[in-house]
Amino acid sequence: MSTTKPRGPYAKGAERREQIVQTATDVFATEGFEGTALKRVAELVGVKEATLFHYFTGKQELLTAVLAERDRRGRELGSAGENGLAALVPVAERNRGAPGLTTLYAVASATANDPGHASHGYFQDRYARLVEELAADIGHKQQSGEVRSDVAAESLARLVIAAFDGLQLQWLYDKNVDMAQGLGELIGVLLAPQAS
Amino acid sequence: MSTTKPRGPYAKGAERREQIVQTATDVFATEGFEGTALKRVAELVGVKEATLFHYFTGKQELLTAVLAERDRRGRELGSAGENGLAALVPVAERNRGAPGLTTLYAVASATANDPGHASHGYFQDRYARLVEELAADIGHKQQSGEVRSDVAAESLARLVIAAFDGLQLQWLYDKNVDMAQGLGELIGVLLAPQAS
DNA sequence: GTCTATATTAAGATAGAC
DNA sequence: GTCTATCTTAATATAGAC
Repeated sequence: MSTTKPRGPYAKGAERREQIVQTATDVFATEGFEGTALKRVAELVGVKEATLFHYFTGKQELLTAVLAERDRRGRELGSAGENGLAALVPVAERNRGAPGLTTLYAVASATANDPGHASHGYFQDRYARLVEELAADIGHKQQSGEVRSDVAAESLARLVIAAFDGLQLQWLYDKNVDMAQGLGELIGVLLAPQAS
Repeated sequence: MSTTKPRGPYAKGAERREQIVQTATDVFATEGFEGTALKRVAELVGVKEATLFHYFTGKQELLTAVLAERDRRGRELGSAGENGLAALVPVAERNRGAPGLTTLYAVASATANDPGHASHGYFQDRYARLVEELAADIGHKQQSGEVRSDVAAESLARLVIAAFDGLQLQWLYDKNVDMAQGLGELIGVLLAPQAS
């Protein structure tokens, strides 16, 4: 039997993959996900449709890659290893500048509830990880007395993440809603040192 | 020119309309909205498909009617004219018992963001009304000293509604999440009398 | 009881998924 | 290209106002 040596993606392939994700991000954000045919993405990249299927099993998986990439960039906004609270407001501000992508995320996070949806696992993991990370950050601040400790860190984390998603939804319906300010107010009140 | 005298719906028609909404609610909740053909709803009601189109312009409008009816019932849970805070936790508890309907709502609230979606106006009005009502309730409690007044009533209202929607989404991905408890904690902290 | 708006359906056009 | 779901049109039956 012949031994197969997996070499991983060539540099060119990795680049092409990124290019596809970037193009798909733009076109999904401007023309919608359902409304966009993969053929359109392929044209803009300058490859045949079949090439897309080489990198992604299907349209849904490409969507997952687009969402994951957006997520990854969001993490970079939390400057220097800040995985917790400090990253939230910058991400909200970025999202304000990208309503199309934000809609894409909001729709996907709701529809991927169906266990049969290709992004179901992605969102399940994402929320679990977000809660875990934020709860850890909050837990440290509770021990140092920066944050009230009469409510469990995980509960506080879930509430902050929930408010983030919910404010985003309200903003999508009314662009006068100030997500960053709302989050700031929540953090100021909810995560203040204990009162009594 | 002949004057037409509209009589409004007959008793039979009003009843049938309700029956259709109720049946659609059940089948959309169990089999999904996209996954359900109107023919299926018609069969369960015991009428022909064309009858549904007599009452609703299209499938999307039927969905809007389903969502509005769910909303109307939610208001009844706020016992005796309570339009504000007191209704939130009971509604969360009701939703826990109806994951299908809750998914339907979550998906619709995100997808109806598109101004071309039939339910767009419905959700836009709904959020505006919810914020207004809750802010009024909170405003009264601020004046009586029951609630901190260093944050605007409308901001607090938006945050509570946002947390409601966001916790619901997290619960859809992880049924261990306790929406009612989370909301209770939020209300306890966010809407406590002012500290200093 | 008559009359007309409302309720219902039959038959088919159109559009989108596979 | 076939099939299925959405929606139209047009025609009939019924409810209820007068």
